[in-house]
Parts: sequence; C-alpha cells; structure tokens
Amino acid sequence: MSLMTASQFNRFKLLKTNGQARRGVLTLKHGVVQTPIFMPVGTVGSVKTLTPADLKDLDAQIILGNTYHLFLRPGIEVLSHFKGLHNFIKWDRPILTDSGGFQIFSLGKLNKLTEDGAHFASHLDGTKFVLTPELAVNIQEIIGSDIHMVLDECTSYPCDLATARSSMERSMRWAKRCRDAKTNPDLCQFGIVQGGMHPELRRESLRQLVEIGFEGYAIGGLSVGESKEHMHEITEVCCDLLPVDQPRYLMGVGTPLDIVEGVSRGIDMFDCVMPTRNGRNGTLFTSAGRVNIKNLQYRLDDAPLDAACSCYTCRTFTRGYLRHLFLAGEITGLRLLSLHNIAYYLQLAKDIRLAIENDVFADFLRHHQQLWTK
RNA sequence: GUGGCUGUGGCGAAGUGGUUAACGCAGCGGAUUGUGAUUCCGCCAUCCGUGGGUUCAAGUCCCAUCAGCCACC
Repeated sequence: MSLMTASQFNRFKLLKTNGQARRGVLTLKHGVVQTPIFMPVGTVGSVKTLTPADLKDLDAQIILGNTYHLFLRPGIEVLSHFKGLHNFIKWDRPILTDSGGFQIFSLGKLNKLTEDGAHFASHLDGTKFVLTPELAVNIQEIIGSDIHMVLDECTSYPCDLATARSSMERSMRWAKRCRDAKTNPDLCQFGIVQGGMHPELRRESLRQLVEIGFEGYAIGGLSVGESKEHMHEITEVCCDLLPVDQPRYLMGVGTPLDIVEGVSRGIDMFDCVMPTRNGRNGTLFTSAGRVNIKNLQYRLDDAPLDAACSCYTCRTFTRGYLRHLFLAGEITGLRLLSLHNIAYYLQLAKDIRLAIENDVFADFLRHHQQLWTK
C-alpha cells in the first residue's frame, strides 16, 4: 500500500463494532458525521421540496449533490461565482458529490465511452461535452464538496465476466487519474469498487483502489437489478478486504432493510433517492412498514402517518389529510411526505447507531427483516 | 302543442354497418435503490336511453317511445 498523506489521518475514527456492524465518526471540512449514516440526495442543489432548515431540523448531517447535473446547470461559472455549492445553497454542513459516473449508466443512450472519458449529450438541450476523470475532479473541487467521488463506470446488470473486467479495469485507470487530478487536501476523495457480480473482479478492483489510496471507499454498481442475495454477497466480498480504518459507502442503496443489511455487513454510509422520490409518489416508510397514502383505506384515517415518528408531518397531520393533499396534487403534500420519509431514514440511521452502541444490532436486524418482508 | 338538436362507463368524449366499444379526466391497485421522476405500469362499459324492426352482421340504418336542451305557438 502506498503511503498515506497527512490528510488521510484521523478522517475516520472507528468507535465500536457489534458483529460486522461499525459505529464511527467521520470528520470533514464542514463538520462531523456520525456513522452509520444515511445521506439525503439533493441532485441539483436541493433535496427536493426541503429547505436546509428542514434538513437541519431533521438532523441531517450530510447531503448529496451531483456533478453531472450541477455542471449542466447552473454550470461552473455560477458555482465559481458563488464560491462553491455550500454557499450557493446555504447548507453549511458536509456535502458529498457523485462524479457523474452513475449518469454514464442511467443516461446510457445519451453517451459514449472512450478511454478519455464519457462523451455526453446533455439531457437538457443535447449539448455535447466530454466528462473526463480530471474534469470530474476539477468540477467537484469547484463545487467544494467535502467528499467527492472518482469518475467510474457503473456497469449494467447482467454483465459477463469479460465485459465487467474491461469496464472495471478502465474504472480503475480513471480512479488513478482522478487521484492524480486532486489538488485540494481539505477535501476527501473516495474510490469506487466495480466488477459487477464477479467476486474475483471486485477483489481485484479493491486491491487496485487501496493501492492508489483514498480517504474512503465506495461500492458501486449495486442495486442495478440484481437479486438481494447478489447484492449482499458482493457487499460482503468487498467489506472483507476494505481497510478497517476507513469509511465504506454503499452507493445508491437503498430500502430501509437494504440499509440495515448493509450495516450488518460493515457499511458506514448510504444514499438513495428512495425516501424523496417515493415520498413524492405517495409511498411512505414507517415504523410499521410501507404505507401507500393513496390507498382508499386511509380516507377517514385520523391517525398520524407514523405514530412512532416525531417529525412535523407526523406530529401534526392525519393520514386522511395527507391522502387528500396527495390526491389533490398539492405541493404541500409532496413536501410533508418527503419530510417524513427523510425523517424516517435519518431516524433509522440513528437507531442503527444506538443498536450498535448497545450491542443489540443483531436483534435490530432481525426486527427489520421481519418488518419489511411481512 | 309544433319544429329542431342531443341521448355511449362517475364526468368529458371518439365511433356514421363488420375484429374483444378509442382516448382524456376521475377512481382503484402496483412500481420506484450513486434522481432524465409533479414519473412509470396495470385495472376500471357482457355493453352504447328504452322497445321493436331491417341485415349474414347495428352504438352505427328504420319505426315507435321516453328523457334533456333550444326555438316557436
């Protein structure tokens, strides 16, 4: 392993373990993050429908932004003018940005990959541009995210061994280029493990990343259509070899159960659009399981969405009213539901940390396995 | 009372002789995993005001009847 730079020390402190589950603290430029943690997604500089004040009320510690989207709009000039994303959106806690790697996957029809980088046609106006690993790092340093991700290729599923290998190998060459392009020692950079559903490729990818050396490591390319068993298996393969003293981030995952399962295998960080997107589409996560607020059964329901939740939505409104707002297409409905779902996910992370601290994580896991599979 | 127009699912509305009666809204159910998401996918008229008739075949043509609307007495 290469020598660590000074900035790599003491970023992450592992406080305690309970089984494979880890309780830690991650110290970043804009603050401290208690792990395990869930990071709400704010792709274009806003966690949809919520303000920074809302997020602080919910005790959000770190949120996500996306390089691809922010590069297209508002663009580098605006982000530079406002001296970075924190100041622009008035969020003074940590931010993590994704590199645009996922958009290579999700906007597959609009791009072409070469060794140089990803050639995109903007989904907004068709403008063509090339996102190279160096540009991805450059943009993210202008954004000023506390943690930025290397540019990678998120391989689709299923993916045969040869394709997964060449894709992974290119992602590793890009990871090295990203590391070389990094200039700001105050900002963390995470490498991303790829290799599809092939354990040997995952191990190889991981060895190469650790050789390069990053402030943290992410597992990419999961939750792309594979079975839960596959996802868990690959997570375990990666966690087996990831440095114990550095943070581990499972990208894009997932459902509440996915998160608890991930923690049980040694993951520290998660992000997912699920609470916000599903909130806007009427599916809520509660301590009693999923609730589809559109359902007729809630029409005359006097109860709060989740009696065990202390968020503003649950403290104040009935299911009947929330259903009405949703069906009426009221903006306030989308907001109240998003607010609750984020509250649920953040409380879940808090409960996970507590369970680890109290050495009862196995029971906690069992409870959630029953809750979400009933 | 006379003349005209209209009668298709909760609503709006295609269809003017020939497959299982478009479509939109509303309703109901499901999906959603590094956000191209006020998105996506299902289901929802044994039946075309009613009764007869013509025809191999009628929501579509004919007759009668009922209802609504408009105009005129």
